[in-house]
Amino acid sequence: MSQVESGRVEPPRPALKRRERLRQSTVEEIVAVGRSLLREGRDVTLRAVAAEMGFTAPALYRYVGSVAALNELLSSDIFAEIVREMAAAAEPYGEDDPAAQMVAAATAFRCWALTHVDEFRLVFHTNSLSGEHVARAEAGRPRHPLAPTGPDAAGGVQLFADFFGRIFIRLSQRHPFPVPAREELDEDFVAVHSPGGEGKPDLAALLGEDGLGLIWLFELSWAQLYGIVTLEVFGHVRSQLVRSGSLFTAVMREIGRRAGMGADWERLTAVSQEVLARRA
Amino acid sequence: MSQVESGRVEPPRPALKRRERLRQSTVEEIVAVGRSLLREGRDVTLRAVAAEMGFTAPALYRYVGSVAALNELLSSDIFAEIVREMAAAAEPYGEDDPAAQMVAAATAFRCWALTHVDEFRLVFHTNSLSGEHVARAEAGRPRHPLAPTGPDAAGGVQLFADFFGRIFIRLSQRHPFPVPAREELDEDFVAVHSPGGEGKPDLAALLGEDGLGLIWLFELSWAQLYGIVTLEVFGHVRSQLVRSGSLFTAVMREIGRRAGMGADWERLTAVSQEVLARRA
DNA sequence: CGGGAAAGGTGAAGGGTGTTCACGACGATT
DNA sequence: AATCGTCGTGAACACCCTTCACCTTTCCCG
Repeated sequence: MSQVESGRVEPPRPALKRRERLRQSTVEEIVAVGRSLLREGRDVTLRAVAAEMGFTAPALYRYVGSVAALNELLSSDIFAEIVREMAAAAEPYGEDDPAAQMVAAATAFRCWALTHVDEFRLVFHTNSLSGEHVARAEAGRPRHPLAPTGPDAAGGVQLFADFFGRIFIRLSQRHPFPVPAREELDEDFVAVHSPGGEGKPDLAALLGEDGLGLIWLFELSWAQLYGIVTLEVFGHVRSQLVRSGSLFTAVMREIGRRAGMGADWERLTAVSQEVLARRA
Repeated sequence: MSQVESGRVEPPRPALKRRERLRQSTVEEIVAVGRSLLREGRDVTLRAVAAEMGFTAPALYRYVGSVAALNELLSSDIFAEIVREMAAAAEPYGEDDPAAQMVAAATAFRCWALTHVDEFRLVFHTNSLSGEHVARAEAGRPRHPLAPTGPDAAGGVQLFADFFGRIFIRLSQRHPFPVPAREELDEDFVAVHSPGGEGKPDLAALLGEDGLGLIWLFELSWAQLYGIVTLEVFGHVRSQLVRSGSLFTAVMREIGRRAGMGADWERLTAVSQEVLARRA
């Protein structure tokens, strides 16, 4: 806590920190302004952000590096907000009612998405969250000398997956439900989630015998939730009237049935509507 | 057919037609060039298209009106291609095997989407296919004097829905499967598809007693198909390895089970792989 | 057939965008 | 107090969409 008890030779001088802090807060303001522009439906352009903050476009390059990086920042911020929102919706039902938490979070997610179309698009409509695309784009380009080499911006969806994943695991522990056995699973899927694969093999091992099947069901559920929400948000479904929830409810019910929530679905429907009511 | 038997006073003179035809073919070339740019991953900009065709950007305004209109044109063209591709995949199985046709078409759709990401995004990632957004955008703007007032560009997804819908209806006629009764359906959904609603009420009536339930199942199926494909295409799923089909297969199986295809799913799996093989 | 009208193309221009760069101004470090 | 790094600026480049005045080519019709 103090400057003394640190064993390092470089005690964090408050003076040096000050610059650092100012810089940080400027970045935060940039993100905030960007989000506010997004919310108002205006284009998020470097010049617009700069103007809103009272200075000119090139100045932003001291903080951001490129418009792509700005989007990355915005994306992270938005992800954080979604997760925060979902957590708030799930919290009242307590850790020992994961089914209710799941339904509440999913409902909040859909609701947020429908009321924040532009933000949702920015986050989910950009393909390749893993930055492959970005890497390719920045490969040829000469790096801007001013570009900050921030180690952040990684993940983003990760927060998201983790949040749902945690609830899902608790759910399976409280009320175990049938999951496909390892032999039933697609071999490619098994390969990905095995030691040496890319997909958090530690997690699969940590979950024990049924780990793989559980992860499989989780991904399937996420696919369906994402699918229905995207469909509703981008309007590829018959207008706002159907958007009033029946499709979403049906998909949720199917997900819920698979995860053993079929029994008290009536109660869970009530939960979903509570979340909606609380938001309005 | 001839210039004489027409009761109108304006017989379509071949001379007058010539201009018309040249114009038409120029528009077609514009679309073709746009698509080729899209395929190559280059930005589809008016200048790029014009340059590719050997003239300058303003010239395009004699044909297109705006870059948004160009996108609309491209979108229609792409939709047509997707439907063509799906029809080709479904054709071999014959009209009297709608289950196979359905699976074949869905497989082809997914496959096309995965290999034409940019085109897919242009078509499906643009929200509000119904042009509400476009209308709003063009409301304030002063119409360009040169903008052609073409009556086309309407629909596009319509082709898509119709194609799948037809198969779906044939399917239900050949091997009827249980659909939700009118009383089980969400009231908003019923309202939309009733006379006076917006969603083709004639269709619902035409399908008879179970029409509403059938349409409902159709929309649910489409939602899930769209969802899984979008998820795979935009990469919000664990990398290309999982992209190798297991999630898609699982979703398809679920859709199939609901539509009474559970019995001979093994055969249908083979159909799906035939389609894939034929493409490769 | 020849003159007028329409269509189709051009260059210049206006208002955007992202991005780079040379230059000052200002605060912090020594 | 002198120096050095940080931050912001204005000018500039390259690209974008769009409009306009103009000019050429083509067509239509008297």
